[in-house]
Amino acid sequence: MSTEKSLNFLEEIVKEDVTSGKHGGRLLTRFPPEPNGYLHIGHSKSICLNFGLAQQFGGQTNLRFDDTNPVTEDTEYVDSIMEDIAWLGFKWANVFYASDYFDQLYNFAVKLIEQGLAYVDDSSAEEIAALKGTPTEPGKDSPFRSRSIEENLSLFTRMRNGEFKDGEKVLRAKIDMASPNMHLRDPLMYRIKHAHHHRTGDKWCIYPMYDFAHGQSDAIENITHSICTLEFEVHRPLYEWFIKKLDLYPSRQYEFARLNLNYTVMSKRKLLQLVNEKHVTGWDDPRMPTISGLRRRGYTPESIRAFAEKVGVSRRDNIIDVGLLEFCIREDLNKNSLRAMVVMDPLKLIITNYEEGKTEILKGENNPEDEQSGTRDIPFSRELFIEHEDFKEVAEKKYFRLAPGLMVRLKSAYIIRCDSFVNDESGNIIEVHCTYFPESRSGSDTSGLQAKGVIHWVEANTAIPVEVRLYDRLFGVEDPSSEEGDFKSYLNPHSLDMKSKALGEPSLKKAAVGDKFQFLRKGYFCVDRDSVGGKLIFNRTVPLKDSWAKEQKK
RNA sequence: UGUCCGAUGGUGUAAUGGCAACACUGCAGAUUUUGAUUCUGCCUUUCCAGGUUCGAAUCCUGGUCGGACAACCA
Repeated sequence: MSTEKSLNFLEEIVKEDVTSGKHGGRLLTRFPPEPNGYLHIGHSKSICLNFGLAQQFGGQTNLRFDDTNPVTEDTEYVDSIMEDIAWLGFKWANVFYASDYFDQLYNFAVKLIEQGLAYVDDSSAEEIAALKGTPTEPGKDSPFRSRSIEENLSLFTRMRNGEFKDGEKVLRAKIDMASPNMHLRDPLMYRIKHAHHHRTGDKWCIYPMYDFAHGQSDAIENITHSICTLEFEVHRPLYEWFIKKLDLYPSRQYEFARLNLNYTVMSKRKLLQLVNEKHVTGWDDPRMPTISGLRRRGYTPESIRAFAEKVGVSRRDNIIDVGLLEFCIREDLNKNSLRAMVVMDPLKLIITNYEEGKTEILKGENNPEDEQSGTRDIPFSRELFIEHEDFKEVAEKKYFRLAPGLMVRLKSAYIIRCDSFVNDESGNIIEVHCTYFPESRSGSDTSGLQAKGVIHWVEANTAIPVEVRLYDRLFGVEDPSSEEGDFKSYLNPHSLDMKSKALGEPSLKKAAVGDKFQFLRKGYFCVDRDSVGGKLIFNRTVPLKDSWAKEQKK
């Protein structure tokens, strides 16, 4: 209806708050990852949302590491997270850590104890769970719930001083064991962990729980809009309870539906398993849905941002078709990548009427979508290699590639006609013989001939050997997590297909790690960092759409 | 037999009481020295039942279905 782009529900809330001057017109969001794994495509939605919203409405965004659990967290993850966010193109106003607030958080806890709103519980984890009730049954009070303020204060101090072992005591908020909201049934605030923290070292042996750290961290930073995923919705009453009892800045939490992609998994726990059990080569394996994996695969920040924009924001569960992600990267790379020719499965082709020993230099368009991109030199001679699948002994209907008697155009070169082919002892085709038409040279074609098909090729003497890694979806089913049994049993055994005998045109020699190309008729590829010792290795980012392959499947 | 949240084409997302639309996918065609790109057309949609209203995808009631919540994880 309207020509204006409609706003998603978060944009509407923020716009309303900013224009009404709710926080003095101020807007501050935050992105709060836990440094216990690498960021994935789902996080990129959250990143684009938090940073994008701030950008759009004149605010800022803090990066805050939610590092309240020293046993799972590591600086390796901190570094990768910062790298990924910067790579995506976003700038944070500040980098903070929840651990920056450990002293304040401790004082908040003391304050609640003094108000009679928190107590030290000697129960074991099992005992606490047993008294917690279930979502449909109320819980029961802990026998330690009515300790005096003085005793709680003393015990909590002793917890901090390291007088107790892990698990011996916890600090709990005193709220309501019968609350229909499980999170309000005297939630844990602090637990004892004699563990080394990646930032605070051995200063602490008690660490705040997420619920006791997150909301207050937002409040300490004066975050105006605390945006997170739907599973934290039931935490919001607790978040607000702490803010109210501690009289802190009233940050408000808003929840949106997390991104799900089909044919992959998105939980850090599962991704970590794939890494640890070597189903992939690492967090940045090009098949991983991690940001570092997508980067190595050849995805651009622009394409991921476009994807985040296209999937939209709402509060209902969703599973996005990975085809949309592929559309976004094709759209970007079609406009922006240089073209080159690479033959994956080489088949020798001899042009019998072409002078032996002669080489001529032809011109190839670098990018037909970009007039400024110019041309490159491509050598041509009597001996070439073409794609094995571009030749057939017997042409079927609608087939317009090479077959005896058929003509095709060699891209950027001449039209040729296939005259014969050579088999080896076992019947494999090892050579194709053709005649070329000298007047059909690309750009100055006066032959009047018409070839329906166009195929790519490389010149035999100048082609460079390259390795090409063809990737397919990591899993064979749309939603591995919802299938019976172990999700790993649904891994796609063909998710990586190595073409180690591929040949590339000589212009590729100067390609550097990360450079992106469209290999004509094949797909988009980028140079992998494994390229060493002069041999180039290319990752296939995504294949070109292939309506011929589709036709053949029918 | 709890609380909270949600339900619009195959997948997502709009429409904010007034003609259900956009993108992706799929199908058909045109163009093409990439069976790519581009362009054109087409298929397909408001969970159900009541109610309010001149008028309901939208508001109300009741159902149905789906999701979240019972870690000393975040």
